[in-house]
Amino acid sequence: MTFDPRKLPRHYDAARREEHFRAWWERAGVYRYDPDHTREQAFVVDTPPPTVSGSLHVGHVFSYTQADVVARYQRMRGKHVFYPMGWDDNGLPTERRVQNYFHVRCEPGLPYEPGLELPMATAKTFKSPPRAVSRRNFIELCALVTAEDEKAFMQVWQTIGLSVDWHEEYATIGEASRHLAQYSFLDLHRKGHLYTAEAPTMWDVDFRTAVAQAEVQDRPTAGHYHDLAFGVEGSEREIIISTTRPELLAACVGVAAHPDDERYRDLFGGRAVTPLYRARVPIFATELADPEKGTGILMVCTFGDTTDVQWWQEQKLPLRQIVAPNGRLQEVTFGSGDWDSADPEAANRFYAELAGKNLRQARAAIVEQLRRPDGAAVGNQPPLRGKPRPIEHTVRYYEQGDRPLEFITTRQWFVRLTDKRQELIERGREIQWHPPYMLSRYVNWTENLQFDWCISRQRYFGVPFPVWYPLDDGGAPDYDRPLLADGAALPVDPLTDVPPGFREEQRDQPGGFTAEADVFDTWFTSSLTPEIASGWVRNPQRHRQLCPMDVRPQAHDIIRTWAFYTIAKAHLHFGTIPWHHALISGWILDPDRKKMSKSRGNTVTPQQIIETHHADAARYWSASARLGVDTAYDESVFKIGRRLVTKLYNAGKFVAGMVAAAREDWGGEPPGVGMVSEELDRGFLAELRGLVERATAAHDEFDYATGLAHTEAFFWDNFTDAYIELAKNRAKGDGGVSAEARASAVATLDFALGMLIRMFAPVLPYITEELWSWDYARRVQAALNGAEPEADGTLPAGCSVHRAPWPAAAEFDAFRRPDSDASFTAAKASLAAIHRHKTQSGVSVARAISSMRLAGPPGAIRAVEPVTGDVISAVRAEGFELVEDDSLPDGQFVVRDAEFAART
RNA sequence: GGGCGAUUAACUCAGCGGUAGAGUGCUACCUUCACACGGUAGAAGUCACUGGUUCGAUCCCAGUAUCGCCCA
Repeated sequence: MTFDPRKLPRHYDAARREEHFRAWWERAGVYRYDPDHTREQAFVVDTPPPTVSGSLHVGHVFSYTQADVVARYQRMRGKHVFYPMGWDDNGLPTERRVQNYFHVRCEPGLPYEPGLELPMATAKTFKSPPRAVSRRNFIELCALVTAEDEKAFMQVWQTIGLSVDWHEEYATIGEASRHLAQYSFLDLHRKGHLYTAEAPTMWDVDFRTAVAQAEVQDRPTAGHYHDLAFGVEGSEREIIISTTRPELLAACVGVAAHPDDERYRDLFGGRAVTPLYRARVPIFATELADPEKGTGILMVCTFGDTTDVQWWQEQKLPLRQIVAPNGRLQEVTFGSGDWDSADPEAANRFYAELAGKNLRQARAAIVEQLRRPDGAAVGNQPPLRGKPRPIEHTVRYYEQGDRPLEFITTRQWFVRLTDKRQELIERGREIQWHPPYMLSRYVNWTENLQFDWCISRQRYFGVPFPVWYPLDDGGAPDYDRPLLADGAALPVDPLTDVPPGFREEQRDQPGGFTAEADVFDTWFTSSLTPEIASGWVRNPQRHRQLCPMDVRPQAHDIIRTWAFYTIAKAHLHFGTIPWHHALISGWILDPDRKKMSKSRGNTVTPQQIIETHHADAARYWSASARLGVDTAYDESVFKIGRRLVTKLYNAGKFVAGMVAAAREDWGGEPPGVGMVSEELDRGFLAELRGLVERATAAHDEFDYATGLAHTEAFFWDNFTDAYIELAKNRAKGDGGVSAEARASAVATLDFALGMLIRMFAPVLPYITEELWSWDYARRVQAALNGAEPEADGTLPAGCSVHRAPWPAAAEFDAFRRPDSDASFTAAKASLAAIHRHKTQSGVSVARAISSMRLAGPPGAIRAVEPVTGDVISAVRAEGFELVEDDSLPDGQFVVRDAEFAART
């Protein structure tokens, strides 16, 4: 079966052909991971598992394509590429989506309803309260929705042409992930990196869960300074304290100022008296107080912010927790326990008006109380002085939350990290970051780590802790002696599984056990993507073969989360780095240079792009941006990509036509490197060799953008605009050229196009596969022993351009160097000069010339002499003379005395 | 307040111690035989600003401004 280029369609139908090749790649297994390799022969990618409940936008296409270009290059370099795909489906975003999708609410106490099927919520159903479902039903609904979301993501990835091996797919809520996350917990516990404690933890009052530092977002928020008069014990003196949170007054456990602050120096060591509650609290000095801020003296509450936590610990202050996990003020009794008051009766009277209110209501109520003279700590002036002054300050929010975070003391599990900052920074330095300055983001974050990693989440859809607690005879849990699951039994669900040595009947019975109801922070699982993909515990041999991995591609916004936690996990489990290179992609910004986000309504979906521009053009756009650089979204870049695809198709069609015609004349023989003899061809190939060296060097540094830029520039300037124009008539055998000269041109065209196709392949997998499939793939197939096409003509995977070797400089060893290094450049410059002259004369570049003289400096004339025949042929000159002219600058040709032939 | 990055043509971006680059857009011309989903050419810049180093700075250094991100 021979290939007939004349039957090729006039225009490349990208949509149809992309679909065709996508199906073939999958069917033939072009991207299947071949595990038969040493570690050195592998190239291992730790792919970011996208949050499937989130929406896909162009930024995803951008960064995932960049990683794919790297993977494709390595595959062509002969590496066994391990390129899995994961889905991050556990966690809050999914819960939230499911709640809205079905308009449900999880009620853990409810019994499981087998076979529960719910319709998608409508505007109508939203008018009634959400349907309550059991935890198990809720999780089933989550699984249902994520399965659907994963399909949508997978379709986009396949369309865009990610060379992922879809047999290596995983989900962070999947069985293997749950197994490994729980195993990770047991391993960290065994190594002493875990502890559980009742400690002040950042808490979202709406989601009613603890959150970690990495999930906190500072947001500028409007607030008010309230000036409150505190008393000083044993004197009539007043201290005015400015606070943005008067509602926390009942939680005040101390007063602090800077040690050098003359205004308050004499008070240190004494006690202040709070208004309303008349609690006597210590006054102490701290370097952390800012004399410039407010009145320079502040109240310490349990807890308003991080520094409160720090002072509370340092000064061993009592705990007065007034904010309950639901964000309302809880009942407390002044005059009992740690609740000091000089006048408990009045204190309790004031507080009773606040108890049960949410923080916002409590603030309004307490401000009213503070306006009453009977609330004064000393004297009979109202404690609130002046009007509250509006200010704008930054307040901590959970990144998904709507109300500020509170510090609430609850029992949580933590991974001890704050004592390992230096080790973790050292690990970060062992990794090569691309671009290098991204390391400082990591170091910056790690240095500023304030808390150990809180990994407990009081949520439903997640990986459960493999933990139970024994109950004493009174039915109280003993948190200090947790019952851990047996490693061989993982994954477990402590709500239905029983700890070793216990029976189900003992659940929640005195002397029995109770389950840990929390689930892991999703990052606790996501930080194990290398280990989930490698199969760490279940397949240690494969794990050793793949880890540490080669690259972690990701965006810069999750350096503090995904990158940080992954590095921490590898450090704690193995004492190694998780990967050798971190490839940090930039963001896509909207044309106003703002981050694209759903809430701004400025997102563009990948589907829109692919439908309009097709995959190769979208990939071109992604690959033309360097790593780490934020790029403004600009449709015109897609057009450039599409133009390149078109040009490749047309050039490919031309070369295929030349090759096919020649092969017919040669009895079917393909062109070979031994046929190259002409000076122009050898000069051009010498240039091409330079390109291969430059592009390879760039790709070796993960600088695919530079590799592409070099290849693209060469393709337009040297190949299509110059070499093809100069050699086309010779390749056709026109004008009585010798068979050798023709063969030389055909072989050069064939060889060069084959190289360019391969160099474009990582970026433009579809159009390159198209061109490759016409003739090159068949020659590969002929060379593959016994590999026959399938009945439907499908070629084996090895015939794909994506399995072809990346061009090597050594491939040029078959060619003799050109006699002059300048001959190709001179031919190119001559052609440009004559084209310029034609254009400026207002005639078509196709117009024949009856006579002309080409003037140039002597060096250029000497260089162009051996290739004049090709120049004359390309410009259709009948009479042609070379003229030396010393006055012309280096390498510059000028057309003189041109006479155009009559139009035919 | 600390850290990191950016600032180059109307736009999107390369570049680099030695005459300032590409593409898009714009303008003109060209039906060409691989390509009108195209080609050839042209116009277009105080390389943010101020100093310094240097024979020479868009590039290196210091500072300023603006923008963005991270952190407090």
